[in-house]
Amino acid sequence: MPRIRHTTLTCSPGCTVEATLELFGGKWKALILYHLFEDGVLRFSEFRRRMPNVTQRMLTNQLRELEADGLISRTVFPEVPPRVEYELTDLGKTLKPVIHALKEWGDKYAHSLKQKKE
Amino acid sequence: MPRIRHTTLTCSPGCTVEATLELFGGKWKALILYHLFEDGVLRFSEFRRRMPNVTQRMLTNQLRELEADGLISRTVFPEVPPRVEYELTDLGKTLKPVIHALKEWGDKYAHSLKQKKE
DNA sequence: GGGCATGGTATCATTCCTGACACTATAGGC
DNA sequence: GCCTATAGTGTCAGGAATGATACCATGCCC
Repeated sequence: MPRIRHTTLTCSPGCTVEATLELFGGKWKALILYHLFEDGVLRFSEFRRRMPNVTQRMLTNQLRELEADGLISRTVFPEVPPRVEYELTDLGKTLKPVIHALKEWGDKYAHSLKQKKE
Repeated sequence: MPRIRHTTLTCSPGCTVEATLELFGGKWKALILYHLFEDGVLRFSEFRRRMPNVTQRMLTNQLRELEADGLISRTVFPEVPPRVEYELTDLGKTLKPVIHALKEWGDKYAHSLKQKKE
């Protein structure tokens, strides 16, 4: 995934494609967004249950980056044990058609992909 | 981008999202596809003109991977100087709504993204 | 016979991403 | 006093992704 920050959008006429992709090019970001679209609000531990293969550190990282990009909000409740809720911002919600398109395609065509070599 | 091959699709219920993303998670793949949707058929040198920031090696790599995934076709004409044409396969063409969604979103919202720190 | 154009390869270095693992604070319950 | 749960953080290391640079073959044109 694209882990590069295009600071200018002049690289190419279609560059906004890349700009968009950078937002959730992180390894698990699209999945995080997808689950938020499904469930609305999720706690850290709920993400962990839904994505058992992601390490705690990665999950934190990806959530923080999404938050920094203004796509999700993070609300800490001053309780013990701590509770933190994540939810889409208004900007984040606008990504719905994009994530939806990704999932639609995957559901339809993922099986028809050529087998990758191990 | 996600540069990881999920070989199984069991990582999560929404995993096809990630599976789709892996196809064009490469740094320039979405841009390549975008240009192919715009122009239909493109030669290697035409890609280079449209994406001047991409090194020759990267461009070759990304094209080869898209080809290996069955999304684009590569036709070599036995001429001198050589001519090679790239074009979307039928499978590649099904990605149109996805790329389109990415570009739509980018055009609308890229400007509203928080400024990245350098 | 030198230079040009095309579509690449090969090699090397570096940077970045990701994972593994250990560790933390707090309050409640036993 | 010890254990539990939650939501993390810190450090380290390995590997993958990317970039820079140089190089190649062929036929045409001058």
